[in-house]
Amino acid sequence: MPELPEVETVRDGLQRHVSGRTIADVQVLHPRAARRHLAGPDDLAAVLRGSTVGVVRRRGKYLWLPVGHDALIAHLGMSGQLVVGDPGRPLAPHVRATFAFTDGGPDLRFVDQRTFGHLTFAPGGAVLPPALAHIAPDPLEDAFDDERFAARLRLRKTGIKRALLDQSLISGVGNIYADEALWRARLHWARATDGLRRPDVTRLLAEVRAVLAAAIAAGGTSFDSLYVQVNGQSGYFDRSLAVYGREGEPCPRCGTPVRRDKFMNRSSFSCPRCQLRPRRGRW
DNA sequence: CGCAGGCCCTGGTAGC
DNA sequence: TGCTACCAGGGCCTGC
Repeated sequence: MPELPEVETVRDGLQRHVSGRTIADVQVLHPRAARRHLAGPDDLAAVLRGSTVGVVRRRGKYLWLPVGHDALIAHLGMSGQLVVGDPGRPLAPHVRATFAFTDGGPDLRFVDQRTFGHLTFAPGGAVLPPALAHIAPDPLEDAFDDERFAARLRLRKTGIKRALLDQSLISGVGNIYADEALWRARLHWARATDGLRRPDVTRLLAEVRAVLAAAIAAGGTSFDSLYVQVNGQSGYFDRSLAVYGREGEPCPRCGTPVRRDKFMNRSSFSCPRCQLRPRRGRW
């Protein structure tokens, strides 16, 4: 699933293959792809036509392609892909939008099986789209403030994993990297945020950054064909996962079988020995 | 206002 | 074999 490392890998690919090129035509093939663009798919295509893509940017799991003072926002949701290729290739299933360029070179296609992803136009959004103002800086940005994060965490009345997944508190972390960072920091997902000590928070942030950086270096995590880079290739960080998706397999640190809990209508993987369940946890 | 839960969506798979 | 139920889960929205 695309979390920060996967989105960053896509951003890098777009920067190398799309930045500096001028959009000749946009086809929106599925209305859900443009559902956040209130003026509709035709308007989205119209405002982008003739625009030249600037330096591709990212905050958390959001991407945006600056066009003049404005921007095209893209979110991959659960299964979104942005792939670049020969314009003559056949249209794959689940292609939701296509972008052709004036140079006649490789085109850009937005593919999204589960349609949780979307594209929208952000007027005046070249630097930071106003629609993303509620998204907190991600922990790899200079703008991320560790002290502020620790202070806000202390005020929360919830569990640490729920807080890690809250994009208004810290962005870019999804279910996979939340589980991996918590395992690395030896923290149980239900630990109360207001009960964490500052060293716990410092350690957790360090592990969040470490696991995100390692995953970026590996080109992201791919369990199946649902996440690919812009060239269609898979990342290989799934080989480095310690607990996520590994129920019953030995914890790489102590050998105890990894357990799976139901949480927030999804799964949480942890080591029952390295990550002791708190007596008074929150979730 | 903070927090928790529902909903959106599709394809693969487990189970009967 | 063919059906149903369930699973993956990010972010917006609603309601308590």
